[in-house]
Amino acid sequence: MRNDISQATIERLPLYLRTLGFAEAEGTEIISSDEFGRRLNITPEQIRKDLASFGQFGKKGVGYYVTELKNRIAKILGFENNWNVAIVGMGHLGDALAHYKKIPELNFNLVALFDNDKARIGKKVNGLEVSDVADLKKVLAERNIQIVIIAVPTEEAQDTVDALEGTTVRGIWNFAPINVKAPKGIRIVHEDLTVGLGSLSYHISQSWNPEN
Amino acid sequence: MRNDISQATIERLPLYLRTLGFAEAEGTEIISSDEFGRRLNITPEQIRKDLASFGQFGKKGVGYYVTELKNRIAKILGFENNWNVAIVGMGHLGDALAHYKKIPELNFNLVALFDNDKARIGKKVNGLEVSDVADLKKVLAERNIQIVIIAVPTEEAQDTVDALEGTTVRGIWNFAPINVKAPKGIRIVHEDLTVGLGSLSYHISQSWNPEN
DNA sequence: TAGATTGTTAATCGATTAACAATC
DNA sequence: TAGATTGTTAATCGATTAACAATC
Repeated sequence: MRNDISQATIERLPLYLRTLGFAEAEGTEIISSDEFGRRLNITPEQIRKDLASFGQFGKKGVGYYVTELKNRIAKILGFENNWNVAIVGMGHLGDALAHYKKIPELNFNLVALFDNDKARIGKKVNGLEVSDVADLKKVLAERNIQIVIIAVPTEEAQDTVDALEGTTVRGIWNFAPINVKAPKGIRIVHEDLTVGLGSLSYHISQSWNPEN
Repeated sequence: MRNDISQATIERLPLYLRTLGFAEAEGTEIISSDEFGRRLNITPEQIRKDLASFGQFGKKGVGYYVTELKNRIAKILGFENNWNVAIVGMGHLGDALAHYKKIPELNFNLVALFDNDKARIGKKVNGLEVSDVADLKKVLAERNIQIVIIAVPTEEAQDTVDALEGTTVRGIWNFAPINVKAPKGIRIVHEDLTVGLGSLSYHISQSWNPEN
């Protein structure tokens, strides 16, 4: 695979995948970049350009075959790897993520949950038993876990991440609102909800002011 | 306020705010763009440029006063408006959001919860009673709600959003993985978790492949 | 004053949009 | 074939980075 793909392009792929899923469910077999763009509020040129950076997926004069394109995007995003996933921190957010349907739908295997609270350890959440975070390294190795979701309190986030050094883990999805530094060789994505909330607040504040 | 602020800049403001909060908690009174950048992995030029688009907040040869800058950014983001917020859909995600500490910390008032499930209506979540979504319009008006968080299943998301037309609501924070269209005059922010998860999967897949 | 650091203008870089030839 | 739509190159736009004068 080429390596000159922009982050902006990568972040649109999940949206494309989702739209193709809806189209497929409706029985649509072929979709043009025009129709595609209409559904997503993205220009057709943008979509064609994004897709073209991975190869030639469409048929000129026809459009894109929905199921085929869907499968190819899923593959590009690495969803065919069937990553094994763990959640650390089984508070309200960890609990919600343990029930998040998109995780299995996108072929991730949720195989471990961790907490440091005796009251939670041993309990089952969505059919999966909560492990003691003291056994983190052991369980990560046993279950060959590549992705860890951080759902611990802010103060514990950096220590939790540090503990992943030298394990099977290759990626971290961080929900703690702090810019934790990942160990070498581990990729981190910060899922900062305050960004969306702040952006929303900013824009609705603006629409109240003078000019608008 | 000027109106030529890029979305990229706006989305960095919550990160700046967070960093200033940590700095303040440590007792740091003044911070330079250099130190600021180091903490966030953002170039100091970027930070100065972002801030400069809202006015002159720093002192040449000195830096930025932490508390003052923090207050000004909070104001720019509209957090001084003390928005009244409701959550629609009290499943696992709605429950997690009802406990999300950043909401009160950023001066949002969570004042209503809604569900359509009789088993949940009337129960208290984090001290707040769950209302029947059938009373949506009534409660929105009574409690003067400006922001609604959508945490309902995908199939119900568009109908829920449509029901907000002509109410006090000015902004929607949508967690349903679908590109719902907002009624006229209502701002919408899509919080799509599959984007972060897809990006993470993509990057760790890449680091396994040929060249890397 | 000398040193440090901002605010701002200019240069560069990258992403989006437009245009169109290729081709189904 | 004629019409439609992709894939790709060129043009434009916008955001980031670099440089430096202003000034604390």
